[in-house]
Amino acid sequence: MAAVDLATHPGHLARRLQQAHHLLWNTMVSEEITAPQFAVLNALVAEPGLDQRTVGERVGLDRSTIAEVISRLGRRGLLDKVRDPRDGRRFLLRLTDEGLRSHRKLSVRTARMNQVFLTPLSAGEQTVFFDLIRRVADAAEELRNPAEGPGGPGGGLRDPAGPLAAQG
Amino acid sequence: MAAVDLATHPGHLARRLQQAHHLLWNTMVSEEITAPQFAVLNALVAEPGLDQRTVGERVGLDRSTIAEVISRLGRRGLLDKVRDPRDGRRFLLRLTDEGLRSHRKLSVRTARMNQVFLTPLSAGEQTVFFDLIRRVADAAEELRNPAEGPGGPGGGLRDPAGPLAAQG
DNA sequence: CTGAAATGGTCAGTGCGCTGATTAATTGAA
DNA sequence: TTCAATTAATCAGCGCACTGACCATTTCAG
Repeated sequence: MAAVDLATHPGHLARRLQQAHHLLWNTMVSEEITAPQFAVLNALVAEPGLDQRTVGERVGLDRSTIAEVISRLGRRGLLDKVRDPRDGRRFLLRLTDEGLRSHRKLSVRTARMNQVFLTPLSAGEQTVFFDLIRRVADAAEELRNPAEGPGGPGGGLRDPAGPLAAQG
Repeated sequence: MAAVDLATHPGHLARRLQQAHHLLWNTMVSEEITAPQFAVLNALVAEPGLDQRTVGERVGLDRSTIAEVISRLGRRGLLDKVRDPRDGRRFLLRLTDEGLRSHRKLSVRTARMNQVFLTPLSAGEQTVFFDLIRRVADAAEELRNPAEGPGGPGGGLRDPAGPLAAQG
């Protein structure tokens, strides 16, 4: 019996964490607007007139997924898409009045929800919680997306004989 | 500009963490077998002959999702489904030889991947990482699934005027 | 024994999330 | 200036994940 305890698998914990969040979101924030949709609204409040791809970058979604999310928000009348007159490939995105109202309302609820979600942790633990998750996620992203480190180009983790490649 | 910094939103961090994990999984473990599929294989190694619903409980997936995952694993010949002769509603699940081989191979790679994934954290931080995530996820699950606490039935967080309900 | 409730599974519908191929527009080098 | 490379968006295909409705079987109360 070579089975493993999933409770020691970070991937499994990450999935459970997201499920738990999704549950609480549906209960405390909205059953209509999802968390990724709210992230898009939020990005467009911060920077109106962004194009699709950039919004995706801001909220961490790839081009296909962001297209679907935006199309849903458009169908619900929360944002407008207009062709960029200076670059016919782009669509410029902007919240409608209803989109803005929606964002305001959801912001309040989201803040409340985050408080409840983090209730089991002390203030100090919450800080650590954010820090640890962010560090792990950042590191894994850089494995794929090697940034220019202090060692100049090629200083990332792109070692071709490194820990990647699944030929075990 | 009432926009919020997503980096302080646990839900957003949870999603990023899972994305990062997915990326590393594809690179270091398998592009064929997904992490949830591996979790199912693992559950059946630990307890052969489980039924579908119980497997879902073990790995944290609902009835619908577990049905699809199992159907895929069945199509690939990694497990068998047979009707429980003692209860015609159940299917009993059991790994095939190929399923067992697959699980053995993926176990090794998964262990390697977890190590890489957690590289940015010290040993002590890894313990804290697990602990904090588990506590947050457990607490959120109990909001929905109130367990019998030390205070007897009804001692959960089911307060009808409590922090839930999104009527903001 | 019989009919209602509980239980295990399936199906339809919605939404997130990724890759790879394709299309249309722009940019830039020969 | 013209054609190749790049870029923004779309589409097809796969897979996870949830809810709510539905069906078959089992269980249990009367």
